[in-house]
Amino acid sequence: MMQAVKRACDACHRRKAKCDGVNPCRNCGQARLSCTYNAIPQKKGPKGTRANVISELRETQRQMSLSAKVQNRINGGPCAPPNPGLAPTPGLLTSELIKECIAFFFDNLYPQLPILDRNSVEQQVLYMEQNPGAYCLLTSLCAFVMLQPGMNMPAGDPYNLDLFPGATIVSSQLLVEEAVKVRKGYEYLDSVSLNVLATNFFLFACHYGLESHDRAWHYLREASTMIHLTGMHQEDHYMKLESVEASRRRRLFWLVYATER
DNA sequence: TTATTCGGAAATTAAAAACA
DNA sequence: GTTTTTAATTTCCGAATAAT
Repeated sequence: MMQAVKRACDACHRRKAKCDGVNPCRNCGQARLSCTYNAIPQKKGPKGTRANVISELRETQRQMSLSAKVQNRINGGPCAPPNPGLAPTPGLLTSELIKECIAFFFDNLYPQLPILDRNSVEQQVLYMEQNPGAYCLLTSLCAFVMLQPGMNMPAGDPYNLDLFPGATIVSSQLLVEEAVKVRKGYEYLDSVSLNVLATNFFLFACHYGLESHDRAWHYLREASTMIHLTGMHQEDHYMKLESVEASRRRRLFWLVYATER
């Protein structure tokens, strides 16, 4: 940009036009206006105590974090969601939390639940903000992992929540609520993917672990119904799939089937 | 085609915070 | 004390719109 003049005349200021700063200026001359410099400039810079937009944003983000929500709930504080819509809550599912939960799942739980592919899950982390299916899967997966014995609050928790024995359970509850909320915001029944079925299974397992048996069976039955509607109980369903996807679906089918019995 | 308007990017400035 | 960070304000580019 060309060097700005120290002060634009009143008319140029009003017209948002470049002023040459002399009196009369070129614009006023051309427009046959009287060129004045009467406006009193405002004082620039922060007012009073340092204005703190960034600090407010930081505080808001901090309050959005899972640890802060857990702390609030443990203290019996207000837990009205600051984001009442059905969009993902910004800052709730941190990359640190996801990383630790994925690692825990594949290190400890995968042998019993070989329904996910690690590469695929890690890929989905990259675009979960744009893809509600991926977001719900990761949220419910984290909720499930947080309920497991041996799993602790994620690193970077500023509230020392490890000292509260129930913190992981509260975290799991909050994550389940988040997954269910975001799910309401999109038509997950339109395309019954592996993500959708796995999300159902994790929601089932979380509710079961949280002693909410009716809801748990609801999610399992829903998964079972989706499996039947998509024909996953018939062998030819797997013909048109590539082998990795087919084997994951087969395992998921048998897992849901066996759990229901 | 020319003139005018105006959204908003970039520059400028100054107060507060951080640092030595 | 000086430097850095932050935010309020100003200038004016350039796209959209209106007038001729």
